[in-house]
Amino acid sequence: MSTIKDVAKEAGVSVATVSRFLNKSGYVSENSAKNVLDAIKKLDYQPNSVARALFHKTSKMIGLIVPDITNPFFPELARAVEDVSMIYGYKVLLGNSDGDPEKEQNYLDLFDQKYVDGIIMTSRSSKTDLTLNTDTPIVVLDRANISGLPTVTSNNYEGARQAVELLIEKGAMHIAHIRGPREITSANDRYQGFIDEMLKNNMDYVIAESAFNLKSAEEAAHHFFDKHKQIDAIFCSNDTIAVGFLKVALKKGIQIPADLQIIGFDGVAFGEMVYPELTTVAQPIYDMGAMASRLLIKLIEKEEPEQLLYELKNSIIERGTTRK
Amino acid sequence: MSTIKDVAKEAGVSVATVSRFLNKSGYVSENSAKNVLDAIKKLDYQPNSVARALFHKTSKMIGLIVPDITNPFFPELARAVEDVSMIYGYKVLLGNSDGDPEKEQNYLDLFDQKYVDGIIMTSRSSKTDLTLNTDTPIVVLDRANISGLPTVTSNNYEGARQAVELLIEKGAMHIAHIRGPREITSANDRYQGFIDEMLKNNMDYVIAESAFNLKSAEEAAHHFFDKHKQIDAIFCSNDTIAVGFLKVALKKGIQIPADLQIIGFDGVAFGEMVYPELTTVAQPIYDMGAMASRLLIKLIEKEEPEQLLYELKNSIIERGTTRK
DNA sequence: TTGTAGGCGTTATCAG
DNA sequence: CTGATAACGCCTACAA
Repeated sequence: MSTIKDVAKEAGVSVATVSRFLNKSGYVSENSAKNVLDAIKKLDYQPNSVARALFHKTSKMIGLIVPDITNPFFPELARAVEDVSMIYGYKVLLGNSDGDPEKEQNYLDLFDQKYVDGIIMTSRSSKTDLTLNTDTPIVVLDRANISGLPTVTSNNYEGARQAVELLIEKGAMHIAHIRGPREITSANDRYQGFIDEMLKNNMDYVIAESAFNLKSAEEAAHHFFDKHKQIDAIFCSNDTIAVGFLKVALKKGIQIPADLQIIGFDGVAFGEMVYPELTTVAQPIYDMGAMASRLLIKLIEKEEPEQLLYELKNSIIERGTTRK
Repeated sequence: MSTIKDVAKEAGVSVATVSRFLNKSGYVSENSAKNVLDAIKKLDYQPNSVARALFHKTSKMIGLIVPDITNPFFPELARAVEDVSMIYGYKVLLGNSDGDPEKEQNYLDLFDQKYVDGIIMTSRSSKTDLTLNTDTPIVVLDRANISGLPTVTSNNYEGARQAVELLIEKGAMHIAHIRGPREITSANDRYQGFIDEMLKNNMDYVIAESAFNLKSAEEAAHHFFDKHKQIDAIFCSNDTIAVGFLKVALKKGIQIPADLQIIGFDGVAFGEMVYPELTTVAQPIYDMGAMASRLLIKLIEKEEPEQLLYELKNSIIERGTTRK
């Protein structure tokens, strides 16, 4: 790896000239410019971004904290973050927190030491016992605007409401909701949206609960179907739960969507892999990631963003688990 | 953010002493140690890892290049890489290449500028027109040992063979293979394993082809089922293809596994989400990622690794798309 | 238009 | 046991 000194020597100028050339700052004669350029090419010089970072206290990196990249919601988010970050010249440092505040703090500290220019953190829990370095901008994804931090979410409440509307429109008479964990903000919002819309329609409902993973969902489903025979539609707090219920229903020979309609939430890819394909309230996952990045980059570059809270709209995707 | 100087001043010693204390290099008196420690706590000092990186030409970061984190195979890999890297004190920089050599090169350069200590690249294509910085160790994942680089893969050939064995054992008479793209090494190995085992058993076979995505698989499946009525078992080059075929078969009312058995390859999570659950040749994805990290870290730390090529074993997971 | 020099935060060397 | 100091590679006054 050659350094700016090598280039300077090769080009017969000083490092200052090379630096000016590189950064288009200050004057450099046509002749010098040519020499420098030649030298750069000849030596295959690439400026060392660590040295740059040290000087500028800025690294052109953004830190991304997700609970678990293995959870199907997050890869798409991460991809979006990386795509738009890249466009603006930022690299992304990834961290999995497992939703553990300690690990989150850990990454926050790590990121600071690395001079990351900004942080996107997508924590689904609502705990906020973190000490934040106030001069590194942070945007929060997929969680309510609790801490006053810039936030990007989707309207979970409204999405849930619409799910119920759809089910009713499709003729559902006895609707159940399988809610997600109580620590998860979005699960609570969806729950509330469900309740309110059911109440508005004067309908009785059944509530069950499941964690956001398949095993838990299947267990819940077995219990559920043993107990509730009359239910003809289920709104699940996310797609994983929905798929778990779908599987168990299928196994029990329940006709989907004739006897039982199911609608999930999230719009992750595997919704299309099951049969019948899962109807769902799709979050604009990629857009949320992209939006978060753009917002963060504005913050980093001290532009005034229009808003500090973006609540994107969800859209219902009707597929095979609800009636035509 | 306070620096080592602040700490030194606060503790009434020189930066050298602080540094020695921090790195446990050289002597520092009990008394000084105490003062330094107090100062560190008081100022909440954290050593700046950028400055460290500049000095050491080493960043405690490893770069990870995947084709697309959105592809269900890679999150688990990435997670493994991050988990074990973290244990050894390495952070991970993520890049999506889309299998594009240009983007791969791009990240390689980027990573070098950042002084990453090592790189894990998982490219499924077999192209090798990359210029590599020879003093940054690289380990290659999920691709044949083409370029003489340290590599971690699974035995695709053997896995494919076993898939065929299983199908035959389960009574399959007319077996088809849906092969993956020709540029993808592992797809070719699986294809070859299939062919050889079929030949060994003197069985005729049918070959079709599909890209590794659901849309392509479903199209291929429609064509396939229209043409081939007598096929009673299909070995698909990966799980995505398998799920595509499963969906279309279900839609056509084909009984699975009674009339048609299906086996996939990879062992990704959504294999358990479909119903019937997908039988598959499971790669030890997490282990592969973990192994790659450990190998890389050995390389980084100049330990002599036992081997430069790790070929992990696949294992068949019998689920619902093959007979009992 | 160009070069010199000091500094970003850390570490290692070398006297003391 | 401790403290100056040079160096890592780059950038920006400032002087020329």
